[in-house]
Amino acid sequence: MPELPEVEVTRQSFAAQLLGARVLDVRLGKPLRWPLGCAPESLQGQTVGEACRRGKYLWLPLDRGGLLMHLGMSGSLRYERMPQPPGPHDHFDLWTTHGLLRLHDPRRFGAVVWSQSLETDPARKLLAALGAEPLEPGFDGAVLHAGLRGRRLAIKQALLAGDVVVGVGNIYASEALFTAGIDPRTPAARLSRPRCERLAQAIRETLRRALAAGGSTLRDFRNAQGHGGAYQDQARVYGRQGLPCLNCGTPIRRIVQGQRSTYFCPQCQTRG
DNA sequence: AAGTGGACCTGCTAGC
DNA sequence: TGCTAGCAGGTCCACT
Repeated sequence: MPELPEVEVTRQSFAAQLLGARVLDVRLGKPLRWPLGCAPESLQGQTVGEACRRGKYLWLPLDRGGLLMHLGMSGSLRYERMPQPPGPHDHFDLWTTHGLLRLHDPRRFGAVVWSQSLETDPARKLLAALGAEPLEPGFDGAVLHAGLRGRRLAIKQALLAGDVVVGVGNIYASEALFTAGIDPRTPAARLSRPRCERLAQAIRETLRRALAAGGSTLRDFRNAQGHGGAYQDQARVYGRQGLPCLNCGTPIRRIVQGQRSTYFCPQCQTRG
């Protein structure tokens, strides 16, 4: 579910409220992707710092270490001052003096992992291979071009791999490639420098727009305040198989790459 | 070393 | 109505 815009929207919707709160208790539900890695009681009494984001990960600093969180495919975080009892898919509760932060994650591909710091394992290892932050100033066509050098896999899959640029998931990869006019099957290293410029620009624009729309709510995404996003209504190719391209009217195609759906316009998107 | 397929898990929908 | 197959926003790991 959550790509960079959804994770960032989530962060923004609870970070300020939780800042300075003291941890009262932790409740664990069913196992997530990885074990918490510390005794839940050891978090009691610690003060919560300001949540930050790296790729699709959130980092919640505490006095001693912090919590690295990932929403997986179906996860969402909720911040509640007057909490409901946990449901069957609520697998992590952080009770604090400012309210409850709760991870709801039916498929349990998400994770909450304690780490001493971002520079020590397990956080260090999980973040080690991550690529550039697309909304930071350092990201441009040159970075993309250099990162794609020697990569023979399709550009769509290279974007999803996350080691060149982070935060672009299955929805926004298709959307950005459409905006840039690039065929998703193009071998990554074959993208010219100018096309990399266009793609970098398209990625930034797509993510910024999605962020401004509050993310995409396909099934069940909610931010920490319980509000859904609206970007799904602005999608130009994702999920539009068989419908006319909004540019040229050609039916949008759906193909499978690396066991994931890709949507594109066979007319507007070319291999260069 | 880059690329591939399988694994993790649950819920929903379309089609018979 | 009920079953089944297929699909879903991610990414790690073992293997070639």
